[in-house]
Amino acid sequence: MDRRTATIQDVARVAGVSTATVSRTLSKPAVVTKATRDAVLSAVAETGYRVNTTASNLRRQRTGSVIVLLPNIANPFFAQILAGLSSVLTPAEYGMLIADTQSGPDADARLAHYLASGQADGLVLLDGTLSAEVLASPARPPIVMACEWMGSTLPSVRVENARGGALAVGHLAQLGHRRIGHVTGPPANVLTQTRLEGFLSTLRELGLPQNPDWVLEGDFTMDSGAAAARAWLGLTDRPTALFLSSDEMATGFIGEVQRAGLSVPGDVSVVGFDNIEIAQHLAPGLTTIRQPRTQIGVRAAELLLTMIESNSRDAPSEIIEVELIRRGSAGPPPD
Amino acid sequence: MDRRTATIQDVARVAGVSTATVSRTLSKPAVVTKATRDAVLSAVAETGYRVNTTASNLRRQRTGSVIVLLPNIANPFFAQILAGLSSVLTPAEYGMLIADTQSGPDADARLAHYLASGQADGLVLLDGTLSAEVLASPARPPIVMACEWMGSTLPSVRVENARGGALAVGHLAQLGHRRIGHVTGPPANVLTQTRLEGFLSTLRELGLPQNPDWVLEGDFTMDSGAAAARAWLGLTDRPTALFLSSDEMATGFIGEVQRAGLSVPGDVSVVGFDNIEIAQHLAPGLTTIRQPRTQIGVRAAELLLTMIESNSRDAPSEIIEVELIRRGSAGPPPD
DNA sequence: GTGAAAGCGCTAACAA
DNA sequence: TTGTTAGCGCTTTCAC
Repeated sequence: MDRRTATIQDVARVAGVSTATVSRTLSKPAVVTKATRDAVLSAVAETGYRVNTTASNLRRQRTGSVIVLLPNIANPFFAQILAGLSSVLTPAEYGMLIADTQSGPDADARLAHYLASGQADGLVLLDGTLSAEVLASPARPPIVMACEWMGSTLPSVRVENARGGALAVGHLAQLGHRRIGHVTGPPANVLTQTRLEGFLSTLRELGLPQNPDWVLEGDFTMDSGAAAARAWLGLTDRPTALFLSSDEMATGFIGEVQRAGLSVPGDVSVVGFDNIEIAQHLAPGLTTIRQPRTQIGVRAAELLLTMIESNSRDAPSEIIEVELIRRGSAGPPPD
Repeated sequence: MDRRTATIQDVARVAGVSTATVSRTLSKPAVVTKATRDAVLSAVAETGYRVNTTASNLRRQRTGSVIVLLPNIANPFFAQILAGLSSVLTPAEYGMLIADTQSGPDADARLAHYLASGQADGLVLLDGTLSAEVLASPARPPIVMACEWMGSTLPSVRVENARGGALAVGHLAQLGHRRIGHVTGPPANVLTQTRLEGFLSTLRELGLPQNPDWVLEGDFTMDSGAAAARAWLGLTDRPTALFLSSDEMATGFIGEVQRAGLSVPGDVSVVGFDNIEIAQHLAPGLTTIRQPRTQIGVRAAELLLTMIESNSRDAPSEIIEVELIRRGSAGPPPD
C-alpha cells in the first residue's frame, strides 16, 4: 500500500486505458462508452484516486478559488455574507480565500496585490473604503462589489440603503416624532453616506427640523452606540427619536440609555439597521431595517460565477430590497 | 503590452539569465551574486512578474492552503476564531479555505473528502461533533483541533471549559445562591458535556442541591436562551441563579425574562460563557466566563504551521485559560 | 554561481 | 470513441 496518493497514470494502467480517457471519463462521462467508463470508475475506486486540483488548475489556467476582501472577518455582519457566498461557491467547487483588509497595514496595496497576483479567478469586495484607482489594473479578474462604493461602475449587489433611512424616518414620523436624530457609521464609509442621505432627504420631504446637533458620529460598533447614548444624554435639547445606522450601535445605545435609568421607547425611540439576530432578543425588541445578508452573499457569488464562466468583466448589477421590521423600541414620543 | 501576465521565462530573457536563476533569486536571494540579483529584480519590476502559485505548488508538491472545517460561518463565535487563524495564515502565505459542515448534508463525508482530496496542506477542525473514525485515513495531512473532541488524541488547542463551569457556580455560590440551575448547549456537543461536568462537580463540592429540573437543554442560540427563560418562568420551584453555556443563550434568556416583567439580577442571577461583545452592552452587563477566541485561532494556526513545516503529524496540545468577568447580571439572591 | 533539463499531474488538441 | 502528445509555469537536481 503506497503512502502517496494515486495519479491518473495509476488509474490508466489499472483500467487498461490512456490517461486522456481517464480524464474524459471523469470530466465528461457521456463521451466515453459504458464499458470503458465502468473500467475507469472501478479503477478509480480501487486505487483511491482523486484528481490533483493543483495540476488540473495549472493545466486549465485557472486557480479554482475566489478571493473575498473584507474589512473584518470577526464582524458578524460580514460573517453572514460569507455564509451566503460559501453556500454558492463550495458546491461550484470554488475555494473561498478570505483576506482581511484590517489585519494588514495598507489595504489598497493588498487589493492591488490580489488583482495582480493571479491567485484567484475572481474577487468579491466587501470593503467600501478601498480606493477606486487600484482597479485600473489591466489583466484583472472579474470583480463583484457586495457593498456600495462611490463612483464605482463595477458589477455589484447592493442594498437600498437610502430607502432604509427613509423607511426609518417615515416610521418615526408616523408615530408622532418631529425631533428625530441620527447616528452615522464611519464618515468614510459609503453606507454611512447613503443612509444619511435617506435620513436627511426624508426629513426634508416631511418638513421636519434638521438639527446638526442631532446627527452624531459613530462607527457601526456597539461601543460607538453607547458613546452616542452618552452624547444624547448630554444634549440640552434632545431629539425624541433616533435612527442608528447599524443594529450594533442601536444595541449599545439602548443598553447605555437603560443603564442611565431611562426607558426605551418611553424616553427615546430607537430604530436600527440590519436586523441582526439580537434585534428580536433585546428588551424591548429592536425596530429596524432588515437587509438580507445571506442573500447578498448568494447573489454576489452567483454574479461572480456567471462572469467567470462567461469570461466577462461585466454583468448587470442587482439591488436587494430592505424592509421595516416593527418591534418595541420605537413608540410614540413622550408628551 | 501583453494582456497575459509575465512568466518566469520572460523575466529570464529580459535579465539575460536562466529561469533557474530567476527562481533562485526570488526564493533564496543569498545564493546569487549581487549583480545577477539586481538584474533579475529589475527585470521582475519591468515585466510586472508575479510567481504563478499554482505552478509553484504543483512543482513543490504542496497546495499552499489550509482547510478550516466549522459548523457555521455565520456564528460570530467562529468568526472570531477565523480572524485569529487568518492573522497567522495570511502572513505565512497560506490560503484559508473555509468549509461549512452545516451547509452540506453529510459532514463526516465532507471531512473524509477533504482528508483524502489532498487539497490542503493541513486541516483545522472547529466542529466537535464529527466522528473520530474518519480520521483513520492513511495519508492524511496534519490536523489541529480547535475545540474539544471526545476521545480524540489529535493535537489541539482547547479551553478550560470545565473550569469555566466551576468558576460560574463558585461565583454564584459566593453571592449567596444555593439553588443554581444550568442551561446546556446541544447534547451531542463536547463543550456542552464539559461545561455541564464543571457545573455539576462544583455543586457537589459545595454541597449545593442538584435538581434535574434545573438543568435545561439549549443549543447555544439566543432563541434557545429565550425558550429556557420561558421554561424557567414555568417552574414552580425556580432556581435563583442560572449558569448558561453561552452568552448568546444568556442574552436571549435575559431579554425574555425582562419582557416578562421580571428583573435581572433582582429576580434571577445570570452567568454566561464566552464574553462576546454584547456582554458588556446589555443592561445589566452580563457576568460571564471569558474565553479568548482570537487567541484560540492564533495558537491553532501556529501549531498547524509547525506541523506542516516539520512534516509531522503530532504536536503538543495547548490549553487556554478562562476567566470570570464580573458584571451586573449576577447579584445576591432575592430574600 | 549559474545553466540545462527533467518533470510535478493533468487536460486538450489533434490524429487515428 | 480512444490514444498520442505537447505543454501549463515552476523548482530542483546535476553538471559545469
